Amino acid sequence: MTVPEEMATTRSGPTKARILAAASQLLLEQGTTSLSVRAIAQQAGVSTMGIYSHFDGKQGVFDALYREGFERLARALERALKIPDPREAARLGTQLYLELAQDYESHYRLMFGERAGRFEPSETARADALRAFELLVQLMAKLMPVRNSGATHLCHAVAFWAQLHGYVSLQQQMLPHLPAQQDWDKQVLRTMDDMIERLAQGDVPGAQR
Amino acid sequence: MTVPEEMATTRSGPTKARILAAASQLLLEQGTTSLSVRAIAQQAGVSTMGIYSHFDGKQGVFDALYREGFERLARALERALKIPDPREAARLGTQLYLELAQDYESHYRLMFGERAGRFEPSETARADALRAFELLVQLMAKLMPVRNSGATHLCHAVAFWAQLHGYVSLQQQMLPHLPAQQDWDKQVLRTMDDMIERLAQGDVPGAQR
DNA sequence: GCCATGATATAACAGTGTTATGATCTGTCA
DNA sequence: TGACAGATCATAACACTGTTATATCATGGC
Repeated sequence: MTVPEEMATTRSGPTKARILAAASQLLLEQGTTSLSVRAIAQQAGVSTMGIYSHFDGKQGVFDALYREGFERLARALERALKIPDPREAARLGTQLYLELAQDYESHYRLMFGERAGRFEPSETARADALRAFELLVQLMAKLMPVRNSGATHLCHAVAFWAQLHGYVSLQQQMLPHLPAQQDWDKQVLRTMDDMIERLAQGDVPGAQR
Repeated sequence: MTVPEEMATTRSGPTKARILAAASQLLLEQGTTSLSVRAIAQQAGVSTMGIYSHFDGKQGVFDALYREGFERLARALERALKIPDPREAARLGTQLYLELAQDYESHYRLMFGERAGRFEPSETARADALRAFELLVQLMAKLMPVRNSGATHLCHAVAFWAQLHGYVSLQQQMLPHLPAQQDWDKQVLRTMDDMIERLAQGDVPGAQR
């Protein structure tokens, strides 16, 4: 029905980008709960209806922000994959992941759970998420002995992701309520380092039968 | 629309419990997004104002559900702590944690992030959460060599929790979008088993400097 | 020139949490 | 028993939310 390429030259292109930028900024500053259609429209200098002309309502904007977050994550993992040394690559990937989760906390929460309102990512958005995950699998595969199967890579990528995401999630939501945790970031990096070392040495006892 | 006889004896006591039960049921069936004040009131056979008489509005109801979830978790961990063998205790704790996350998914999501609307747990609610966490620390302390410090116990309890919560969180939110993961539960239990074994053997390389 | 199409603005609708206001009922005390 | 105090009730209103409808306006193509 709509052909974005042709409209991009006229005027809807920039305004669409401006709406997205406004939404992203509001999301960064005030979180998902304060992100209303009217607020986005006002911030972008557009009528409320503009959100429905250029996007598919709030769903569409959330979808774009969701994709934006996963594209950022994919770029970070690609950057890590360029490092030749597998352990260094995995470490950089971990570090960039943590930085992204910290700098774009609201985006991160939109990506992982917290489906604000009734938001569900679209098919294409989920494809972006999947692509980021595949890059993580590559990062893990690089780390492990070559004779391991793809299924093994996938298992350990999920375990690695779960550990990392678990830390981020707990930090974002429970950390202020927990007994004083000094050097949280250091502990996370140390734990992930240990995990990387174990994977590199193939020391995963009952991992694959 | 008069109130029936049976509940007229002592008004505020049972009705408060009935509201909470109705909210909990609606949360289980329809999730946080469909949990409106009017829906709770209707389900409980109470006027909308009843939510504000017996609770402090929606915040209060969410707070009660939050506490309910963490009390359930604490009971599960207490049950696990009764097992004499440390490894078996940790394994049972893991299993009960996973069951709770599955059977009360919406409660779990309310407890960990997804602060629906502008919900923030109260002081007492956070105390309940902290108590559940302390039981987890006990479960970990039981597992580890006695000469380790309390700080070490805490670090590993957090790492354990992060791994477990990470799995649950990914399962709840990303699993349907990931490439086919057969035997997810089995993988989780295996990973946690490995972690338990490492902790029991004191095999935590760079964990404490 | 004109018309058609898309973006705009305004308003309205249904829903949300919350507050205000009397009316009704309960328990207590004189 | 009778009456007052306080809690609980129903109803309505307010300020929001996302969304839809409608009418005005500007622009591009013939």
